[in-house]
Amino acid sequence: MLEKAYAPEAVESKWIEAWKRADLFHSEPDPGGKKSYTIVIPPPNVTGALHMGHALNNTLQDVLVRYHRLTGREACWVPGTDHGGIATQNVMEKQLKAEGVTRQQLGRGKFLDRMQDWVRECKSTILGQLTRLGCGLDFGREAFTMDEARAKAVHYAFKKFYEEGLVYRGERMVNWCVRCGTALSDIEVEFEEKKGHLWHMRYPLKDDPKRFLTVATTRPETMLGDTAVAVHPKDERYADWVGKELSLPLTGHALTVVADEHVDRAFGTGAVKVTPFHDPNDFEIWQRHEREMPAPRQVIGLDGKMTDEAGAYAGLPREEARKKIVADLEALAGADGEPILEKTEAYKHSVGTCYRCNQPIEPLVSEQWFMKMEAVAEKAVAAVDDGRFTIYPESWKKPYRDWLVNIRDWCLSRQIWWGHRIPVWYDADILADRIRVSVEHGGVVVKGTLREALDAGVPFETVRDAGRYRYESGGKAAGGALRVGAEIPEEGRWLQDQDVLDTWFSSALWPLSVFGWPEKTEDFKFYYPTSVLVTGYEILYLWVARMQMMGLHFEGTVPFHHAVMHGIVRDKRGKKMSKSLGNVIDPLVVMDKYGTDATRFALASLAYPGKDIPFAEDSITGPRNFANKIWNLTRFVLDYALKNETPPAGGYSLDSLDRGSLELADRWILSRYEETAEAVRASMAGYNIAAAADALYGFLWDEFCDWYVELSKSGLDDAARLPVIRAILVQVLTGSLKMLHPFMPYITEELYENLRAYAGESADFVLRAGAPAPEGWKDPGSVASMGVVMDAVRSLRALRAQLNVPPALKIKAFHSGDEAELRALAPHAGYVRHLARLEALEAAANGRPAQSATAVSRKLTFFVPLAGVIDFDRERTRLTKEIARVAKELEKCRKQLTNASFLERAPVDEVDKIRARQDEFESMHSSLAATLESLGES
RNA sequence: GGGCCGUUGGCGCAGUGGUAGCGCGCUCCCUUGACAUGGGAGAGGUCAUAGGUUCAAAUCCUAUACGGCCCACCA
Repeated sequence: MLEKAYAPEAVESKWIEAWKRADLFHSEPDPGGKKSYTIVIPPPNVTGALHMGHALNNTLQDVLVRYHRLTGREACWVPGTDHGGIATQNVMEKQLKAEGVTRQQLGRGKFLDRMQDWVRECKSTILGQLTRLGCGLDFGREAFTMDEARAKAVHYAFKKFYEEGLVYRGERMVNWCVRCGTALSDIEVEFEEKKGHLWHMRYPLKDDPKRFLTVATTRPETMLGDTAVAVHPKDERYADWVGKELSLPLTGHALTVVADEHVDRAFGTGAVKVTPFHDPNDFEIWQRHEREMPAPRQVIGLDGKMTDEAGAYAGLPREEARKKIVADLEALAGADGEPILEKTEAYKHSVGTCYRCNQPIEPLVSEQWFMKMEAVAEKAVAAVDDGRFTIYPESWKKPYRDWLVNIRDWCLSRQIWWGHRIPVWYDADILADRIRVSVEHGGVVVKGTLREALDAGVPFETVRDAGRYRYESGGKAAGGALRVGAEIPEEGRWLQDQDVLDTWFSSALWPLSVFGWPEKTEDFKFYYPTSVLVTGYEILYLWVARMQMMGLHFEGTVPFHHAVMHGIVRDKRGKKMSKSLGNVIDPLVVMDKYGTDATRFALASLAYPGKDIPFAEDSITGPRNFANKIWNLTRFVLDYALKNETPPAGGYSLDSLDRGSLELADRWILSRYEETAEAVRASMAGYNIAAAADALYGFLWDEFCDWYVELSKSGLDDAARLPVIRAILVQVLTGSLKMLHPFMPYITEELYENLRAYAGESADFVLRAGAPAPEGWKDPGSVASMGVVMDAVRSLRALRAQLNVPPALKIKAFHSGDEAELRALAPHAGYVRHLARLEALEAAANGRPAQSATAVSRKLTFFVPLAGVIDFDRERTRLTKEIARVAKELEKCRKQLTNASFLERAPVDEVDKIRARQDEFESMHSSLAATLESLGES
């Protein structure tokens, strides 16, 4: 016996255990057998617990995996986690800060040990949460982006790229995050509109200090590094200034006026200051005009403080320096006695910020590892163009393609400790003068070149282990000075690059590396390329594009055929969930309160392709109620229809039924069941998971429960009907539960266990039972006929409700109207009696009985004698309103049918449809009008 | 500056050419023998605006307005 209400907790833990014991989600390569269906999880970062976005992402994947397993594919869903680079290191640094320690104080080795502990803890939290969410992951395949197997793939890829000349080291302008202390790639910078100021400054001409060139800046602190002022080559206003020397206010540094196409003549004065080392565009201008201007100066350091080059401002944090410089400028007058600071405007502009810590990015020149992307990106463009790779929904294709076409080189190195250390070793003997170290030896910190450190007696091992050295090439590395890809070079004094790789580099290899690549393992051969990747659109470029490029470059195949991009889980008002807004919903809390199945169903049914998901607690009450609904539906079938009798051998099967002798309702529900299955299949094939969920919800609740189950009740005492009803209830319910299983795995598993013997099945799990076989039988006529019955019932119920007939009061009804429709309805009069709670339904032999109300439905009229109950004023109002409605519809039909071009050009079917509709409305209208008239007389 | 998406009842959303739907909320009635996490009946929308195509437009086209996102990046 099932409980009266569905209580998720016990059911969930029961099946979590059972699935685990049976290793239900395990997959083995089955070459030549079942076709693989593979998904690799977007590995969550080991930064903490999972949020609603993860719940959505993994629900969608689990729906797909379970669905395809049900349909007979060898489904494999690979679990894993991502080391998460900067994000994770930041989490640890916060922890350390709370303890009053910095990572530098701890040292690289100990810091990494701490990280490993944290990772272990975090992984188990995450995997536990995924388990709780019901995810059918093949847990034996758990991977981590920084474990040994993945490291192998990373080293292989890096080395290969290096050998192919795609990976190189160079000194370039990069996006530097002062807070995180590392370079970032271009896509890791987020631009935010911020309110700031535009300061207009006058730079005097050196030979004639009373003449000025006015330039504007949003970052006055960079002026200390100015080496030029640029004007447009065709700008006549400044034609005679080009080549002249200016003098930088505050410091007196010399600047040259250069002509460069980049300058927008229409902006401001048309003259722009040039700070080569602190602005990407200025850097480019410098490269084009290097010979024409003084040597660039780096005035802001990697620590965000002004360098020694900043003279009087050295040592100040950049923000402080800005304030001081503005103040100093304000106090400064030119040779003409007018202020140097011409004006200050409020100005809105976009500021690049770090996607991990949200602090302003500092463009700085630094030496980093880069990857050339153009050739690799071309392969990805080709794959999306020729259909080897498809993005769902398709609207993401264009942005994806555009990004690839305009791709720029990828800055691979990060100046953090947590990550895959770059697999490059430098020959210390050769580069001793260019490797700078900062190493503690005998309580003294030795700073200088490696040679100096070795001369001072610091053992080489100490330098290597300390890991705080820096290779400064100042140009190209000499041949033989560096080795790539080897774990530990076999001889010599080798120092590994101190930087780590962008976390996305190992992520990019994920679909390859989880199957043992670069080895051509059995797993790899069977599961790769994977079927589909499901992820949020916010990492389309960061991750999806890069995986495509890696897969295509190394294996010549796409790593996944389809990518499903889902939206972001937001709050009900469309705001992104964030701790600072306090609108975060914790999936665990929700699952505890409403059940996992309800949570999953809510997410799945809200996830229309490509749309963000507005989510609030009340999004889950519907699905929670739905779970309870199917629970009680099953309870009805078991306790009332089957009376908990011992199941017959083979169960109640549909095969034993003679389709020809089925009643209308039977044929109708079987047809609708079949149509629902078709709708689910179609929706799933197009990754419209929400639509599939909707179809099941509507079928089970609005059709099966509200109509078929209600009708079945009257047949349960009929010995002839009982076996038929039982078979249909059991089979339609069991099949529906199977279809629902990918969405609500726990409750369907529990209910299936209770039903399976009656269904003639013995599988221990739904997934092993397989999808319901298509009936291949439908009776479209039954759907139409059932519509007539349903409308009749609805009209009678409406009459009862609107005239306040007590629900318990059994009433009599007489029908009249169109002969053909009456004949059609006659065999199903019992349905109407039952559902409209009539004690009798008879022909109205003598027209409208006195003291009766009237219900019309299509071409049928029902008279309900209600002497003593009826309120005729109320009835008149009701009829008048109904007549008005019908008249309006009738008018619409008339209009169309008197429209010559409609009759001429519309398809015949359409015209016939309108004619039939007109017929119906005419019949309703005359019947209603007649009743109203006779009421008026009485 | 370029691109994409959206604008449908109070709220959140489906619906891609033929009588406007769903969930929540709201009103009224009902402890009817699965379920009150339920049942029944309702109210509520000129489908952002203006043109156009078509026999027929929420649906296709064009423009506009508003909202959101992405990319580029503006000194």
